[in-house]
Amino acid sequence: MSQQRNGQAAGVPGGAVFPDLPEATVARLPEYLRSLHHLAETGFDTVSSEGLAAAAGVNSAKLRKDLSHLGSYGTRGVGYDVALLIAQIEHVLGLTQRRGVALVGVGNLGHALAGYAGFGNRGFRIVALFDADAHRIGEQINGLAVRHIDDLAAVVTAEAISIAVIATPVHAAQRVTDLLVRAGVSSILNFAPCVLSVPDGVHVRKVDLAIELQILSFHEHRKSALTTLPVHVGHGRAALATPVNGEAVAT
Amino acid sequence: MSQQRNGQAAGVPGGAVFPDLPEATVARLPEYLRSLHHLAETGFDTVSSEGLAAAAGVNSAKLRKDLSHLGSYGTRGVGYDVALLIAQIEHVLGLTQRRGVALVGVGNLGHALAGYAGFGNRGFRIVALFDADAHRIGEQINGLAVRHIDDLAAVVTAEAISIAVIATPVHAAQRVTDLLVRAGVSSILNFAPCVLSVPDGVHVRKVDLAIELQILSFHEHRKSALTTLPVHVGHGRAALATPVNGEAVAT
DNA sequence: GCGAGTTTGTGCAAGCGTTCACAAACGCTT
DNA sequence: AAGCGTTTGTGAACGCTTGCACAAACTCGC
Repeated sequence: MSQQRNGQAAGVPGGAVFPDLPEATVARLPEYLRSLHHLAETGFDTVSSEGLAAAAGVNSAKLRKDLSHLGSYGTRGVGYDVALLIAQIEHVLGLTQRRGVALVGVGNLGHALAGYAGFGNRGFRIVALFDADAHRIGEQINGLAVRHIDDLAAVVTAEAISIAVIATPVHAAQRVTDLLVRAGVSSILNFAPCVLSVPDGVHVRKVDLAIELQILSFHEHRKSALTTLPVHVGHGRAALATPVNGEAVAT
Repeated sequence: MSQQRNGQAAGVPGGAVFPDLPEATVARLPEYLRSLHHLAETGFDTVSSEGLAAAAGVNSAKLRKDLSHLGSYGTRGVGYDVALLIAQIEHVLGLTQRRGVALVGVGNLGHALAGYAGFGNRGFRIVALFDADAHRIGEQINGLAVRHIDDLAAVVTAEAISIAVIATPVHAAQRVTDLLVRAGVSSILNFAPCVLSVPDGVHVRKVDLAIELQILSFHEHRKSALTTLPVHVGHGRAALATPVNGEAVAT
């Protein structure tokens, strides 16, 4: 993984630059942001760490520690100002400018992603669609024309695109990645079920439906194996461990 | 998160039951499995930890530790038997039986997921599609008819479905979740951008495209901030006044 | 202005996860 | 059978993450 340690940028002036957030925190901020937007729409002006944590599905101590990394934007005895916190998180995540995203591969999945309207509200705008299939070139999706992948470099440079989504078949993914990287893209979201190799400094995140299902499958398998085998306790102290959950109303 | 500690099942007999794998390991096994399948197709009979680790994009020590949790299935001086390891991982993940999965919400994204053919090879089979929109009922996707969500409970019970995918709009997701849980589903993959509340014992995994992009955005933002501000030396003058150089990224 | 009640921010300890480094185990060659 | 090069499995150290628990800081009511 491209795990670059960045030692400096610690004692930045009063400005609003980067406290070098822990990766785990970064991964949760978007969830907080979504919950905050929801709270704002529901009419909340302030929210306590407890409330926001519940909305985001995390522990409140964890939430407070996460937010404390951004600086002190809460008021003791009151909570957090929703609008202020939204602005702060959006700033840290770099969402103040609506970033342009390129999407490569307008097949089954790519088509759905391109048509997904929910981006606008979340800080992104798909500004270019690419495909290799000549039959698809020119097709309009959501008011955007599909372009041939040969135009990728030119368009990416012209539009200063730094983030791309790969929704191609596996066999094309690495080639497309190389194209993107050479064109200056430095963050990639990969939906193709394969490992992409990229130079240092390029971030890749991966989404693989089958992997998610397999992880769930493990837990299912484990559950059923545990209920099949009885409890297998050597000594009597079964009391502490709450039995497998009485709820199982299932038939 | 449903973080249930399960203390027992530690000292299982020599059989082939559950060594209580670390969650991080479980999350990586599917990636190993995919890489192994690829190696098998490419003609490899055995593979070293170094080789498999490279294919899966992880550290080789981590890979060995992960695999060691499954038991000793490698041969020192040689490596791992590819076919044996595939069988072993599939067994641990519970993929030996092709699990049936229900998909709820056949909109833009759901349609794409339903049409995705790559499941068969990865241990799953979509066996039921549901939607609330009357116009969609009866539509055939990949030889499977869309059914009304009112039939959900009956079908899930009849087909003994334990895993479901939610691809509905946000406003329907929690309601669908409650239906699924009541029908006996205990693992859910959620594509709706919201937090689902479920009883203990039900596993939820979430995929949110916008969140992934926002995490990438953070890194982009951070990179550009770091290259814009040089090194923040004691002498302030040059530091803040950097020319607005569009993109100084090397190619 | 003061006390009571809340809620944040954080020091600290425990738990996980990762990585290094190396002994034990294996195949192959002689 | 013995030595050599290779590779696994794992003990141990380190760093990251989580969660508790509490002092500091705030509001509100009087």
